[in-house]
Amino acid sequence: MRPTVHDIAAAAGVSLATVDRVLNQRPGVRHVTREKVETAIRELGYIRDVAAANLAKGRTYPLVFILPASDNSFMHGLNAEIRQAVLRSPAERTDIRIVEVPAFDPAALVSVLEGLSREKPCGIAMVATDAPEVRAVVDRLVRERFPIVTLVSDLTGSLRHHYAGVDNIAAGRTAARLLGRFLGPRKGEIAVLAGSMLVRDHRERLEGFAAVMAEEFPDLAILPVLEGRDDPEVAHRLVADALGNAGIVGIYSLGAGNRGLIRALKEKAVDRTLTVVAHELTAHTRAALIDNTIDAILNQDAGHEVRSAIRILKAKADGLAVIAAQERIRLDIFLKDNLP
Amino acid sequence: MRPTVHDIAAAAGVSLATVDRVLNQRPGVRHVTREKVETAIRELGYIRDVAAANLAKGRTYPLVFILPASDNSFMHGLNAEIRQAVLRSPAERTDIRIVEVPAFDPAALVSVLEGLSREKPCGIAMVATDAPEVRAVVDRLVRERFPIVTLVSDLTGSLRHHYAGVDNIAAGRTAARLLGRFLGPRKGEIAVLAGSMLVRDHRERLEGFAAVMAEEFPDLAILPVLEGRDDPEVAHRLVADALGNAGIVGIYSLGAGNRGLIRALKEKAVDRTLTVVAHELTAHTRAALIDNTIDAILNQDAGHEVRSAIRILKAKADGLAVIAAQERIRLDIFLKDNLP
DNA sequence: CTGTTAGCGCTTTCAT
DNA sequence: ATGAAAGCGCTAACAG
Repeated sequence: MRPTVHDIAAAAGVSLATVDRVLNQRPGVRHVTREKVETAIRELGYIRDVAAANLAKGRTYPLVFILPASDNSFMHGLNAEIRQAVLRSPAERTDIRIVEVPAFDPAALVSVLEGLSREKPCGIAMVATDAPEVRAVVDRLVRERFPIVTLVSDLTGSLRHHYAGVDNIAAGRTAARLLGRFLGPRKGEIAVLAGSMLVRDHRERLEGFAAVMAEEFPDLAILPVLEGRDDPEVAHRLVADALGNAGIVGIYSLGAGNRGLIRALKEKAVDRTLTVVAHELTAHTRAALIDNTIDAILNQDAGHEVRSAIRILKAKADGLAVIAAQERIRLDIFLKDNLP
Repeated sequence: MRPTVHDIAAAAGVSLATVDRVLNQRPGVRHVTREKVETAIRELGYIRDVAAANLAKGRTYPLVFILPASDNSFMHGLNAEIRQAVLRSPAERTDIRIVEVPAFDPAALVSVLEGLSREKPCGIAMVATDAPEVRAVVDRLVRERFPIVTLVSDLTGSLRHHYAGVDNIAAGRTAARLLGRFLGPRKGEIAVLAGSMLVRDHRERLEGFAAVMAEEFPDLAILPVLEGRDDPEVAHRLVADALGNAGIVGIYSLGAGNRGLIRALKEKAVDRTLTVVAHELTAHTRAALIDNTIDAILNQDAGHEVRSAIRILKAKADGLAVIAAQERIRLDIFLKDNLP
C-alpha cells in the first residue's frame, strides 16, 4: 500500500495539519519540524494523491484562451476545439473562457492581458501577436506567477512557459523539400502565398522555405511573396494574376485563405501541371488534395494544441511535470492517402 | 455548485446508498425507486465525479501488455514506452505488467491469454498475431467482458474493442506516392524489403503500396518482395544482392531490420541515386535520413500508442467515453527537415 | 429492498 | 507553531 499523509504524520511524530503545511509549503512550521517531515516523506517514498487533494480543495482551474477574431477555417476550428474542451470541463475541473481580440492588434491584446491580471485565472493560453509591448506584459504576468502558454504563434524571447504549436521554420523547410522533390528535374518559378509578413509564423515558414530552396533546389526560383491577408478573395485575385506568368511550376501557400487559391487554380489549371503545397487541413484543402489540385498539405492539429495547452497550464498551476513527448505538436504531412 | 449524490438523494427522497446502487447499476432497488433516482439525476444534471469515486473505491487498473519477444528497435522502443507508463502508475492508478511471448507464435499467445483470464486484469493490450485461434480466444475474453485493445498490429474480424496503431494500408499507399513522386519521370524497378508476409501489418503495407503503384505509377515495377525477417543481417544480404540489379531506382522498406538495409545502401550507393522510403524512426534510420541515404521515414509513435491504449482500457473498464481524435494514431511522415 | 455509518487521502477551519 | 476534527464526493459494509 502506498504511504499516505497519515503514515508521514506517524513517522515524523506530528499531526496531519503539519504534514499538509509542509507538503504545500505553507508557513508556520519550525525549521526542525519541517526537516523531520521532509525526511519521512523521502524515506517512505511518499507520492501525493493529486486527485484526493483536488477533491478536498474543491479545486477548479479557471483558464482563459485569447484568440484573434479572424474569420478563417483554422481559427474556427481552433475555437471549436476549445468549445469541446469546455464540454469536458466538469470532468477535468476546468473553467474555460474564450476571449476574442482584434487580429494583428498588439494594443488590444495588451489591454486584454492587463484586464486578466485582475481576475486571477490560473492559466492563460494565447495566440500571440509578436510585438514588444505584448512581450512586456507577458513577461510581467509570468513574473506575477501566471502560467502562460502561447498557442499556434509563439512570442519568442518572452518568458512564456511553453509554446503549443508547430515549429514553423521546420514547416517551411519541409514544404520546400516536398515541392523540390516532387518537381524533380523541372526548372521554373515558385509562387509563395502568405497571409501577412507581419505575423511571426508566416515569416518563419517563409524563412525555412527559402533556406532549403536556396540550399538544395537552385533551379527553382522563389517569386516575391503574395500577401493575401488570409482572405480568400484577395488570395484568389493575387494567385489568378500570378498564374499569368508561364514560368510558374509550383506554389507554396503558407497561410490561410486557401479557398481563393483553390478557386484560382481550378480556373487556370486545365492546361498546366502545377505542384502545390498548402497549410492547414480544412474541408476545402482536403477536397483539393483528393482531386489533385493540391499535392500535399502541412497541418497542425488544433485539437492536440488545445488539449496540450490545457494539460500544461494545469500542470504548471500545480507545479507538476508533463510528459514532454505528448506535448510536442507535430507537423502533420497529408498526402491523399493518409488523410484522417 | 455541481450537484452531488447528496442532492440526488434529497431530490429523490432516498438515501445515499440507494443513489449509489442506481449509479452503479447494482441490484436490489425497486423499479419505481430506480425511476425516481434516475429522474432526479436527469433533472439536476448530475455528473459523477470519477476521481472521488476512484478514491472511495481505492480503485486501481491492473493492465497487461502482451508483446512479441522480438529483438528490433521498434519493439525495444515500445517496451521502453510501457516502462515509462509503469513509472507514471502511481498517479494514473494503473498497475501494468508486461508479458513477452515468442513472436509469430499463435499457440503461445493463446496460452498466455488463457492464463490471463484467471488473474482478472481490468484490461489487456496486445500486439496481435493474426491467426484464427487467437481471434477465438480474444472473442471469448471480450464476451467475458475483458476490455481488449490490439496494439501496432490488429486482429481484424475479432471483437477487440479498439486498435491502437496506424492504418497500414494507408501507410503503404503513402509510401508508394512518396516514392513515385520523388522519382518523377524516372522509370525502373522498385525493391520491397519486408519482415515477413505472415504478419498482417506487413501484408497490408504491401497491399496499399502495390495498389497505388499500379494505379498511378505504371512506369515503376515492383520486384518480388524480399523477406528479411526483421533481421539486420538477413536484410543486408538480401538488399546487397538485389542491388546487383541495375534497374532498381527505389526501395521501400516496410518492416524492421533497417540497420542491414542502410549498411547495404552505403556499400553500394556511391555510384547511384536510389530513392528510399523506410518505416520506423530509430537512431539508425534517423541518421540515414540526415545523410540522405533514406529520403523519407514513415513512423508510428509508440509512446502515443501506449498512452492511448491505457486511456482506452481505463475508459472501457469504467464505461466512459474517450476523445476519439486524441486516440487516432497518425502515420508520421518524416523528412530530414521535420525530425523531432 | 433501503438506510446508516464509516471511511478513501487530503485540506481546512479553529483551537491550543 | 502545532493539533483535532470536520468534510470534499463517493463507496462499502452492515443493519434493518
